[in-house]
Amino acid sequence: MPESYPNEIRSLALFAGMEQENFEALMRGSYVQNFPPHVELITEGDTPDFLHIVVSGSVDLFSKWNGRETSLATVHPVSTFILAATVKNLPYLMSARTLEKSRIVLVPSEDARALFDVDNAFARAIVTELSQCYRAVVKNTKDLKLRTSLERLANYLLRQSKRAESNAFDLTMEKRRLASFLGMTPENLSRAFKSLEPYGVRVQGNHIEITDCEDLTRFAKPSPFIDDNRA
Amino acid sequence: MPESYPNEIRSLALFAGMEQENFEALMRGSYVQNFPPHVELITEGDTPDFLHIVVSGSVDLFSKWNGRETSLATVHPVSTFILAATVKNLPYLMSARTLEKSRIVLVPSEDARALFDVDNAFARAIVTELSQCYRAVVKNTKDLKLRTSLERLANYLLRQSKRAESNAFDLTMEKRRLASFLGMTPENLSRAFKSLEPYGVRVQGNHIEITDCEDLTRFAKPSPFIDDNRA
DNA sequence: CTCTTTAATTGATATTTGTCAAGCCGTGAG
DNA sequence: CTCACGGCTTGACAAATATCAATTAAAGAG
Repeated sequence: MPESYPNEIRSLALFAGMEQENFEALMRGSYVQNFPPHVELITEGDTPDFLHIVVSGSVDLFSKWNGRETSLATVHPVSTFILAATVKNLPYLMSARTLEKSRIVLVPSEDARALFDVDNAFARAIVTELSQCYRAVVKNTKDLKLRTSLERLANYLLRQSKRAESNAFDLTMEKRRLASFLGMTPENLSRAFKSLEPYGVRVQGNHIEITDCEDLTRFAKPSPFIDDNRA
Repeated sequence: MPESYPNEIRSLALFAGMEQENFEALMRGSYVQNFPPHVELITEGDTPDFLHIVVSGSVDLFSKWNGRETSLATVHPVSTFILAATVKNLPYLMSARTLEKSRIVLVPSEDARALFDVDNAFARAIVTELSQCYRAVVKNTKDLKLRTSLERLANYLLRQSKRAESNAFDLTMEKRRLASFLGMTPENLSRAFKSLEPYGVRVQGNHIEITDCEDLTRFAKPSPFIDDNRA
C-alpha cells in the first residue's frame, strides 16, 4: 500500500473508529490494484480471500443460475463489498465485475477477521455496515415482491431524481443492466419507459426528465420503508 | 423476567458470549409475554422499542404496500427478530404477527444498544447474526430473480425434505402463506403442485411425499449458493 | 354431529412478462 | 467518412402469472 489511499479509506465509517496502529497494520498487508472494465473480480462460490474496497470506478455485483444472470447491486466509491462473506469466512454469494476502469484495494480477509477479533471499534463498525446492507436487501425484496416492474421503474426514477436533486438527470448505468437490476428484460424496460410517458417521464437516450413529478409520484406511491436510501 | 427462560435465551449464539453480569441486567429489564395467534406484534414503520425473542410458537414477518401484502420470513424458537432495526434505532421494515400461541421475550432496545456499546462479545455476536441474516436475504433475492415460481417451489420442497431428513414431510405453514412467501398467488401454488406431480411430488393436504428425488432434483437444480440453509 | 367459516382447488379469462426476430441508432475503429 | 458492432427499440407472439368466480374440502364452534 503506497500512496495516499489510506486517507480516503480511513474516512470510511467502517475504518474510522479503528485504532491507528491496527489500521496501519491492515493497510500494510493490503494492496491496490487497477482493473480494466469488465473484469471479473470475484466469482460466486469462491472463498473470500480479500475484502474489497472500491476507490474509484464502479463494480457490478451479480449472480448466475442455470444459464440466467441477474444484477444485484452496484458498488460506488468509496465503499466495500462482500463484507459478510469475509467476516464469516464463507463462500461468496455473488460475483463481482468492474463496470469501468477501477481501482480496488484488496484487504486480506484473514487480516480483517483477525482485527475484528481484536479491535472493538472495528467490530462495532461492521455491525453498522451490515445492518445497513441487510436493510437495503430487505427493501429490495419488498420492491420485488410487492410491485410490478412498471412500479419498480417509476420508483427507481423518483429515487434517482431525488438523489440528483433535479427533475432531469442521466441514468447511471446501461439500460440493459438497469433492466436486470429491476428484475425485467431490456425489451420490457423499453416498453415500461413508454408506459410512463403519460405520467410525465421523458426519455432521450440515457437522459431522463420528469416533467410531472406529482403525477409520477401518484402512480409510483413511493414508501419510506422501501425507497429511502438512508434509514 | 421470572422463571427459567434465561437459560434458553442464554444459549442463543447472540447472548452466549456475553458477560454474565450484563446478561442478567439485560434480562432484568426484559419481560416475557404470551400472545394468542394472529396478533400483530410490531408494525412496519414503528420505532423499535424492543428486541423480540421467540421462545415458543412462531412469528410471521410480512410487509404491505399499496394494499398488497407479502410474507418475508417465519421466525421459529429460539431466535430473535428485528435485530438490525434495534441496533440502528431505525423504523421497522417489516411487520410481525404471531402464527400460533407464542411466548415472546421483549428486551428494551435501549438496553440492548447500551450493552452493544459496552459488551464486546455481544457486539461480535451481533455481527455473526447479521451476516447470517444478510446472506439469507441475498439468497432469497436470487431465488426470486433467477427462478420461476415452479422452480422456487421445487427447490423449497427439496430444502424442506432435507431439513426433515425424509422424503415425506408436512408443510410447516399454510399453503396461502407458502404462496406469499414464494412470491405467488395461492391459486398458482395449487397449480404448481400439480405441475410437479410428473417429477415425483405427491401432495395430500399439507403432507408432501417426494417419490422421485432424482427427478425433482434434476428439474429444480438446487444450488448451494441459494439453497443451503447454513452457509 | 352439524353448521359455519375459512382455506384450497379448479376453470375461464385477463394481464403481465418473456422470447424471438428484425430494424434502428449511436459509437468507435479504421 | 464509412463501416461494423453492440445496445436499444419495436412488433408479433408465447409463456408465466394474476384475477375472478364457483366449487370443494377441511377445520373449528356450538
